[in-house]
Amino acid sequence: MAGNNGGGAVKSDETLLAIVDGLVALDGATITELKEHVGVSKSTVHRHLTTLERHQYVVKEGDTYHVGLRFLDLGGYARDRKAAHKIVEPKVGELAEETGQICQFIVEEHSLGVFLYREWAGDTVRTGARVGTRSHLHQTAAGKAILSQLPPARVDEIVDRWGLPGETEHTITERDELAAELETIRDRGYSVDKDEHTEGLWAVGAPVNGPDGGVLGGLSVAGPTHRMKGKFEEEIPGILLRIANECQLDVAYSRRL
Amino acid sequence: MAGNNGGGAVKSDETLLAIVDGLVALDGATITELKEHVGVSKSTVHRHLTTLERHQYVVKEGDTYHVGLRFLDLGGYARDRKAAHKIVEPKVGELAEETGQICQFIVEEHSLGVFLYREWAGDTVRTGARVGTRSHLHQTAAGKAILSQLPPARVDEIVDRWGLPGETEHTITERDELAAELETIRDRGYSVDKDEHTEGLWAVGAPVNGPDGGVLGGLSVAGPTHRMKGKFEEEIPGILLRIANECQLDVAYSRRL
DNA sequence: CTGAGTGTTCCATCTGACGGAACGGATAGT
DNA sequence: ACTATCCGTTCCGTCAGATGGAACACTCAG
Repeated sequence: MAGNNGGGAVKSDETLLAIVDGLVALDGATITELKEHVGVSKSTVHRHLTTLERHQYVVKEGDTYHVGLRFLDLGGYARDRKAAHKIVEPKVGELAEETGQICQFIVEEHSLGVFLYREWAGDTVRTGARVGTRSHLHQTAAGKAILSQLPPARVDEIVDRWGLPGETEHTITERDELAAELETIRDRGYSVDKDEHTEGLWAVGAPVNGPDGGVLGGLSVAGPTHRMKGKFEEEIPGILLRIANECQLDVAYSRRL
Repeated sequence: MAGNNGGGAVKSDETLLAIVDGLVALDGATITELKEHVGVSKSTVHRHLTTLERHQYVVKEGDTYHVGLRFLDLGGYARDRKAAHKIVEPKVGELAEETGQICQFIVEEHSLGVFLYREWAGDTVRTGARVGTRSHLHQTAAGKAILSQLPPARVDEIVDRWGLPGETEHTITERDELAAELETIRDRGYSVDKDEHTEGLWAVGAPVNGPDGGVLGGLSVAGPTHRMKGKFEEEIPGILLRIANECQLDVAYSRRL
């Protein structure tokens, strides 16, 4: 029988991925630890890890296994796959320099937001989630900017898939509240996030639209509340919208070559 | 029988990885294309892709499948796993600013060099291989710097595994030539690469040693021949060695906390 | 309207993934 | 120094389940 784990999936693959998951969750692990985590026999874990190591997806340090840098290679490929992304990259740097805040570029994948680029102003402490991290679109400024450009049916799909989980007390958790917010964003041209993702962090976001109508991703400028006060209403949105627009023009131009 | 594809590996996993490989090699592919590339039946490819997509390792765009950004997430994790790497990151930026050239930080994994960070001086065109890319250690300045710090037995192992393939006419391809070069590097403190990896590109490299004796990785400064002339003998190596040393101190200091 | 491409689903076969037990190697406790 | 107890590793018989092929659905072009 075709193994009823999810309907037409390869069970060996699932244990493989569960092992990789385990390596991250346990921050490196031995075979015995993984055996517990995944719920299979020692020999099975060993066999999968051997396969992964042989293909350089996993590194063995003593008896501890770790996620290997092969993933970085593939991840870099995935990030740069779309030419548009590479065009936006330097713009994130410009944005950071001009605003003096933390700036990010996010795209949608599997109905989630994924950080592609992040840049800090010169002296800012470089902290926070790393590139590749996923977040719910409705919880961030850039994510809401992306949502505002999608057809309502698509937004519904996304909400159906992941719901509207709250992260802080200020996160939007109701469908109609979200719809109203997206309407506001479309009118105003940019999105705003006050403590909706992280308490004490405010952000402004703007969509980057592609030449063919679809939305490429979202740019955002974020900073601690006290640093954003004042600049929040005029200065930052102004710069942000200008750079977002430059991105669109650059992409449209490069497409024409 | 335990499937004799390589001795104690999971065959399903191997086809899974072959499919991922195919997605990169073909720069996105349909099921039929992958079937050819991997050499299995259509339904098998479909089943594996379904599994991968469900776990967000793969994205489906119409009928074409692509490598997903999940890899970027794991790759970022793998890169930042060692605290030392994060300490070196900003130093690469400093190095780029001070030298006005392209700067890289490379570590060794599976006996190959992997780019972890790369930074350009402000106005330089941002081009070249992306982060995560692998290269043979003997072909680059940073790679040779790493090799120079490894015990000879380890160097032999590495050469046994990958050989000494030539990339340009100037690449070192003989074992004893390499040994002599590494000796020179140890004496001088830094390594030099003139057209050994890419024709027209010169580079200087230095090892970054960890507090416990092992080598963490290699820093390098690279630029087109005409921009490196003159600065090559004194100025660049001076800055490079100073920054490499600062890295070691920072790592040693942070370890003590 | 039809034919040649797709992706997708289903099913019987027999491969090969699996767990358990036995082995080897290292480390700690006495 | 000896032994007990952890590891990882190897081996092997069994049956779950991965596989390929055929049938189905769908789209596009002629």
